[in-house]
Amino acid sequence: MARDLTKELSSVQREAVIYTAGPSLVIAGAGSGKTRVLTYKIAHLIKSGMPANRIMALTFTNKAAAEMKDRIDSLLGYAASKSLWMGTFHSLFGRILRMEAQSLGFTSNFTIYDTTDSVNLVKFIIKELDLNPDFYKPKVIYNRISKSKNDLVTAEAYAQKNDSLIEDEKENRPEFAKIFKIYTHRCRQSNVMDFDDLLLYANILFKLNPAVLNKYCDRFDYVLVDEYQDTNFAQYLIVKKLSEKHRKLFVVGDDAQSIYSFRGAKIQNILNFKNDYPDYKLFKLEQNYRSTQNIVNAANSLIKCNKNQIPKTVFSEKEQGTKILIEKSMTDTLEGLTVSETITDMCNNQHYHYSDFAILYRTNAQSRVLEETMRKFNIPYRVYGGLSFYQRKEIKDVIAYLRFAVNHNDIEAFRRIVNFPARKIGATTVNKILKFSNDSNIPVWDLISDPHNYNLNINSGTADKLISFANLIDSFTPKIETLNAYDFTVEIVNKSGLNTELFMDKTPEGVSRYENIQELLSGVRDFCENREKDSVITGLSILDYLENVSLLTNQDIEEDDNVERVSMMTIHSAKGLEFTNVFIVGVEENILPNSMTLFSPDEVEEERRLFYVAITRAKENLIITYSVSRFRFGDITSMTYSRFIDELDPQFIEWLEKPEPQSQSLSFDDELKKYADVVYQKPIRKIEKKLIKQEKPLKPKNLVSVKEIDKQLASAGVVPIKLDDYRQGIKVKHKSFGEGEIIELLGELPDIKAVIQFENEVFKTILLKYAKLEILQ
DNA sequence: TTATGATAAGTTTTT
DNA sequence: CTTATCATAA
Repeated sequence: MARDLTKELSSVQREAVIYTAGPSLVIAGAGSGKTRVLTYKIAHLIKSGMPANRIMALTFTNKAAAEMKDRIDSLLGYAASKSLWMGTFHSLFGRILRMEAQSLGFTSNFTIYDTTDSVNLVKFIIKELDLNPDFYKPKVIYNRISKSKNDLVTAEAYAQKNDSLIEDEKENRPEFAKIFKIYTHRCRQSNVMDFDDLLLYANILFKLNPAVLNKYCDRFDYVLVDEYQDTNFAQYLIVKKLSEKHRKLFVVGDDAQSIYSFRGAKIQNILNFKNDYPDYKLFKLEQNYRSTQNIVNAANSLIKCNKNQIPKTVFSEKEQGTKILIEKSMTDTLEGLTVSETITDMCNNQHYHYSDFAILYRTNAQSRVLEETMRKFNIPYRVYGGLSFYQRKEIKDVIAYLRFAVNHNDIEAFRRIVNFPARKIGATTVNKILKFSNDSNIPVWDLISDPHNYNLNINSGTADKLISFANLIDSFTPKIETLNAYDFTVEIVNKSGLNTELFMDKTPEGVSRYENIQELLSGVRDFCENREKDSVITGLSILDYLENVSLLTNQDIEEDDNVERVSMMTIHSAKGLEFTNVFIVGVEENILPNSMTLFSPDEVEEERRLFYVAITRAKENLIITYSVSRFRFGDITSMTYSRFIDELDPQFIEWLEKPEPQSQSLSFDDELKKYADVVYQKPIRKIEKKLIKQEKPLKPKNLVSVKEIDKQLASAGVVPIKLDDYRQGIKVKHKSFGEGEIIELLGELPDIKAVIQFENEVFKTILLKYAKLEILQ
């Protein structure tokens, strides 16, 4: 390959690529060729003789890693790209942790909890401790645990931190430290790590085990980090330690695009790079090769309003371009219609294709209205993110079977599948088992595979059901070694009854679930084929697959048809991407900036950066829309356009409809009257629904509840009715069926049924232990 | 034990 | 509007 790679770069880019003497920081403005620099840097290293497998390149998404691999592939060929250690922090250190699991008290087949699993576990612990759900909200508690771990504060360390404990006391959650501790303990018992553990334990490993750290320092000659502004403390420290010895560190980032502080990202990591590496070399990529001057200048005028930033001047040498359009709508639906109309128009009358457009929004919930309007206009679209494929119930169920077969201690997987498909092992039984296991420290697996051996207080029929469930799972386990991931998954889907369960369900949802399973299977097959092609043997096929699938993100699924589509996604998922024409919709106060951030100036700054990221995705045309009313929480809410719009320098923007100054605008009601036909459609439908509801026969509410009767009887000194108080011939009163007479009693205690003749010759057979009857004598 | 329907509660961004 | 939780009937 005689091609001189450095000739394909600008001079600053080239300098950054060829400088390999020590740590370097590249501040890369939006659209300045950041990915290009990274890939050429890696290519340059390999070409100068560094073995590819001694280079570690860390990214934040699998997609970014795959894309870079592709580019290196085309520069240097497949052999080089495939042996690179390139991937997300989570996947690369997950791989290392699997190899070093023993020294941390885990086994190498540990499984990974996703956020749902983690929150469920927290929820369970809160219930167990019987804490007030008003102060202990599972999501909030989980977020706190997660944040803590990202700051490398373990449960033990937390319990020593007085300021945190005092804060918890003030916030009415004094038991937080305890929950944190139990959570950590349970994960350990389950041989499970959550997302944050992958980073936390990597740090613990390096701290406790200098020899291991040394091994990996020697193992990698060069460490590169993409999106450095998004690293959290745990990631920052991993990078620091790993590069301590050789000091060959290359980080790329843009402080103006730091949008993940909610996940623990510390913008300081990039701002303080000069303190950690005083001998560092700084490269500033300031030329934007993506967008027109208008777009770049408007973005600059916005970001100037932030206090915290590294000064830089991003500029564009492309044409001036069209001004940024600001478009107002009366309702969210009209906003969607305008966007659809504009797209159709630009496709018909200009040279654009559907794939030249992206619609960006702040929250996933905004996509629904837009989808509806796209469909009305027959515009093909693709929604990225949202409820990802791998978050769907049926998919999570299959994965849970895989997990439980691989790791018999994975309790959240167990809870998910033990009674799906239904095996008549209900919540009561499961809770008994979990409680017994937690109290006695005997693994759940031991209990379910030999329940007779323990005093579980369950009947023998249930015990047998547990045994057959355990046997089912156990029949899969030996096949981990002999079958590849695809055959293994097929086996599980068939033998577990999942396939039949979903196949029998002919409702539209059922059919789609069945299809999803088939899609998952074909995904597994692809994975196996690629794996064989690469002949990468890192472990057993199914273990590799599980690890891979646990760390997948919603952007990692490729749609393989070649239909040109409009892309729809949140601004967060749009980071790193570019589109010819971009719509940013719902640019309103309380959405962008989001209402959750308004009390913290730092968070508002982050929202501003988010808007900056959105703007800089556009190459040619940028259209910002907002609506003065929006359907939220099932009601119409009045909205005002975002403060950020006023921060854009007016010379780069054009209002499609000049706004009245916000304070003096028409009253909301007046505005609505003009658009009454459109806006009032929904409420009218709502009122109709209510009317229909009321026509339904009302439940006989005047009947006193059974509990109330019991109470009254008890206070009158009457002994509560027992099952054997029922006799043939006595008169009873049923809540819905009215008065009747017991004709016959069937069955044995406690499952006694009574045949009762009600008024109008109606006969019913009723299970007495459930149907609470009033005895009339 | 399980399925169903009614009611209450909650919506930021994601590895 | 959606989703989770609760109560009730079978």
